[in-house]
Amino acid sequence: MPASLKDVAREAGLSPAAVSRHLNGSLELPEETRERIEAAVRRLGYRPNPHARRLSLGRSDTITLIVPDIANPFFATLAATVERAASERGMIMQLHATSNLEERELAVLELAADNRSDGVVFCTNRKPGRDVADAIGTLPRAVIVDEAVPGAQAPQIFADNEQGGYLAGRHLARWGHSQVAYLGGDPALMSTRLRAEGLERGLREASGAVEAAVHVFSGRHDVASGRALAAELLDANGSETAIFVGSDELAIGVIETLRERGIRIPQDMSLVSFDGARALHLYDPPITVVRQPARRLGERAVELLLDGDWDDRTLPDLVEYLPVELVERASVAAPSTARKARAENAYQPYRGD
Amino acid sequence: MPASLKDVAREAGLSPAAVSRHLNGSLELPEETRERIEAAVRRLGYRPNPHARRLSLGRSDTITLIVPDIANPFFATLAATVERAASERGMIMQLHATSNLEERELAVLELAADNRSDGVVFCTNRKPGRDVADAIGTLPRAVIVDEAVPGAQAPQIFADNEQGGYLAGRHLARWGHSQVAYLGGDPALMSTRLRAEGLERGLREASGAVEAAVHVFSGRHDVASGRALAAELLDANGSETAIFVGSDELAIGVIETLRERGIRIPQDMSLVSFDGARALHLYDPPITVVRQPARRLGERAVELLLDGDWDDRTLPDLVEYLPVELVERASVAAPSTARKARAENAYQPYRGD
DNA sequence: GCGGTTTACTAAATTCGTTTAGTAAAAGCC
DNA sequence: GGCTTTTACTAAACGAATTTAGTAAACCGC
Repeated sequence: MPASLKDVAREAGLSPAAVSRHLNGSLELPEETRERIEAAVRRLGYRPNPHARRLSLGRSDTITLIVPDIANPFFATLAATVERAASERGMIMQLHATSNLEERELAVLELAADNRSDGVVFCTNRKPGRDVADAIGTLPRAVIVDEAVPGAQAPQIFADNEQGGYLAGRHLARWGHSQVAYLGGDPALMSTRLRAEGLERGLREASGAVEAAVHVFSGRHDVASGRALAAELLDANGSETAIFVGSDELAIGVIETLRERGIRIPQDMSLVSFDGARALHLYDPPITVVRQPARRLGERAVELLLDGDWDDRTLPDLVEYLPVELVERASVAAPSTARKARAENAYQPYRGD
Repeated sequence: MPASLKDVAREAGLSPAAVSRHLNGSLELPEETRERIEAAVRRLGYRPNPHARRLSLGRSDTITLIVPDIANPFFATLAATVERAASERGMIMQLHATSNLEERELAVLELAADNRSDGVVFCTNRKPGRDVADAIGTLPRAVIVDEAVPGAQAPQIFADNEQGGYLAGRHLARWGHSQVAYLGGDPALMSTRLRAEGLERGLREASGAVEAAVHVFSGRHDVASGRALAAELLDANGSETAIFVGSDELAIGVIETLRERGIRIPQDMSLVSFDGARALHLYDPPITVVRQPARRLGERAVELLLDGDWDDRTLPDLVEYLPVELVERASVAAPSTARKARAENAYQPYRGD
């Protein structure tokens, strides 16, 4: 139904080639002819068929974003910036959720390859296997964001996880904490390892202690896992006086569980989150957080994808760490009474919401 | 580089037509031939080129979601459900943000048309003009979600805004409020009108009063607007004792501003939000909310798009209201001391975060 | 007025899968 | 054995734009 190039050509009394080349700027035409083409385009309301273009050109003017969960505010923020960067360049964003399933990750990477996507931004919260790394490496242009994919031939852009852990650790140590739990994703994940290491370094440096105790609890990055890990931590009855959580999603589950058990933040347990995509400043108490540069991660990924020098053989080895920032709020306090209070409150469930 | 149908056909010693038809199930072939095809497909790792399919078939196996802002948790949740519903049916989701700009809305609708999108889900927070309504009406399959587009020939799916307003109004009236402000989007918007009406009805019915005072303040659905509207309301020095906000985004700005001015929730001002995509139960205080069925809206939209009877001429007139739910928390209290407290606190800015 | 260059285009191939209309050969039937 | 039917396919058109290799005509220089 819509007008095709051929229709425009007929209307203008020219060949389709001339019209195409003029429209793409690969042919200089005299004023009069140009006007004939433009008039025909206007008269017929011609718009090029993108499927025909894509078939012919072998590219799709599309960027593909792959994330575990779209509703997660961190990834939603990432999606918003990727979409904006893409649309500014006249490209479309396709968005896929993997639910952190390897099977879905592979399927979606394959789709991106089939679709000749002009750029793939890949995020996962799992430790992906060889298959995924290979699938990413095979893509002509892919950038890994947020979590490492070991062995993948693609540039990687992360928040500075070690520094984030360090900032949290230093902050906690200054308040007198030395026994801190890290609740995060899979222990094999780069983010888990780096944050725990940074946490330990911060704790050590700020306290002057030789060793700092960091107990790592591992799950997934969602609310349910936050609840489960908090329960696990609490039931273990350890000596932790502070929790460092790997994402706002986890933090929600942790806060819920602490409340249910009548454990007050920060009096009985201090809490620092790593993420900051949510409005943690309005929480009760306002939650101290190591803020990830979600927007910058997205922008940088698209920048690299579309403006990077992909002929440069060293590009796939690129690793960038974007700076994080500690936002101090009210969820950290001195640990003095923590254990005692916790013991006292143990069987007095919180009566609030 | 990747194998094409032709390659497979050559490898199997057949014509491309035979292979295509076998792969699509439109040709019965003897066992032996079938196996030859399948072996060739496996050997070459053949995957059909989606651009060629789309050009040939004139459809894209794509559903297009258009929202004002992807990072807004309500739309992010919607996007997550649309993506899931789409991918379950083997389709891809394209996601576009309009920033509530008519120009972007039109551009993106045009893109969806050009791309022969198999279904468009359109959301806006503006009152769109004729152009947008026409652009939507021209699409073969489009569903409008969340906010009405007057005059558009397309089925529309909403949260039950009037009922939501009613629930909020009744709740507030039962706590003794009669002067309530509604802070929301454009007053010409269906949602604004219906919620304000419902609010008034709830206030009236529950209080037995003949008239209830609902003062409407209008802006956009974002944090900045929440701050501005709250300031406007407060500076007007009216007699409102409660605020009903049209979205969690607005609520954030409102809470921030109330805090800055030392106005306590709920002692000095009660607050009810309409949305519930955010973790309002962890806020200080936990915020009472009329919860929108974000997931159901998305699922229903895709359902209609892909399983609806689009030959039915009455489909574009379909309007559905999905049920909302009042979640009572701690941000509503009796208004008794509100005005007095507010006057007292007027020049004692909040000293927290 | 002839060779060379420039201008203004165009024919036809290419991208790849789908589909319609059909054909050659085998099988079935009397 | 000849006619019809079935089986097992295939040729060619189609979707719509891009692009390479080219041509016809005009113009230039001498």
